Amino acid sequence: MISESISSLLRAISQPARVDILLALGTGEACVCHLEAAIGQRQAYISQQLMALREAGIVTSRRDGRNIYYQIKDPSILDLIQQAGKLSGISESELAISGPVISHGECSCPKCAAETAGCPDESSF
Amino acid sequence: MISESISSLLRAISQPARVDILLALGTGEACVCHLEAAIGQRQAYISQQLMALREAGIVTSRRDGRNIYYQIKDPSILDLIQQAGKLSGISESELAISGPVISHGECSCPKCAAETAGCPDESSF
DNA sequence: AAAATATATTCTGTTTTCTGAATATGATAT
DNA sequence: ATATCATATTCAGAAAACAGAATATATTTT
Repeated sequence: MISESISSLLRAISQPARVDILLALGTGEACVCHLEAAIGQRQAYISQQLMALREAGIVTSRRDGRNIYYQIKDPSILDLIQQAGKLSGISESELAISGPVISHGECSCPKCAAETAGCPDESSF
Repeated sequence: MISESISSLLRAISQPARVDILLALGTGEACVCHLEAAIGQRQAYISQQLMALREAGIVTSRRDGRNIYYQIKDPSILDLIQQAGKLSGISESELAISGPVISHGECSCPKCAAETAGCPDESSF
């Protein structure tokens, strides 16, 4: 059924935490610890939501060392969210996609940054 | 909260019956009895879903005689659905928006058509 | 005013989803 | 091999959403 598959995709992102995660991922990729800091939720909770997004085929993950990096599979889902934002009266500026600007293999979240002490853009936190 | 309002909009349409209703409405307007025939669900059920859509601010209604005509408030929600369709691998042709072509005040659903016996486009059913 | 029609609302049991705690796994460092 | 770190999974109770039945309301017709 057509409407069934559409609604199940929508249901997969019809939850604040998952929208937050997708916006935080943006067009980049991020490890769970980054998301933990970015959206201010417990690790287990984020992991759960990531699992839901993974099962819905919305994100993919790759492992690098002990970190697992998540990424949005089809970025047009960000447009979908943006459009949903417009429809619910949110200005485009408010709805900035704050994709993590991570230069492959390193996470810029507070936790990771503390370990990689002295990295160039440390001040951006 | 931004993600809260986005997700609640999405949640409002994250249900097969509601997607069906919105696609059936399309850019036109339709009475409940039309929807009843169009998506093949009981009246009370459709009414319930319409209530949800109304509460979410997605559709508006106007009364004309004993019929109540529903209409999508902002048609760009159809684009949203279309995009969700694409994302879940549904071709555009499959996802035709079959908006009811109703020429103001009369309903072309089987029920209504039976009463307005002899109407021009009766054969289209 | 009574009957009929179109639609809305309320209630209730059932299923789904959320939330949080506890624990498990897999990788690296020591 | 042990410890530690990052992340995943499982489980259980609470909350929310659904689905269906029954019933109410508003409008028109008679």
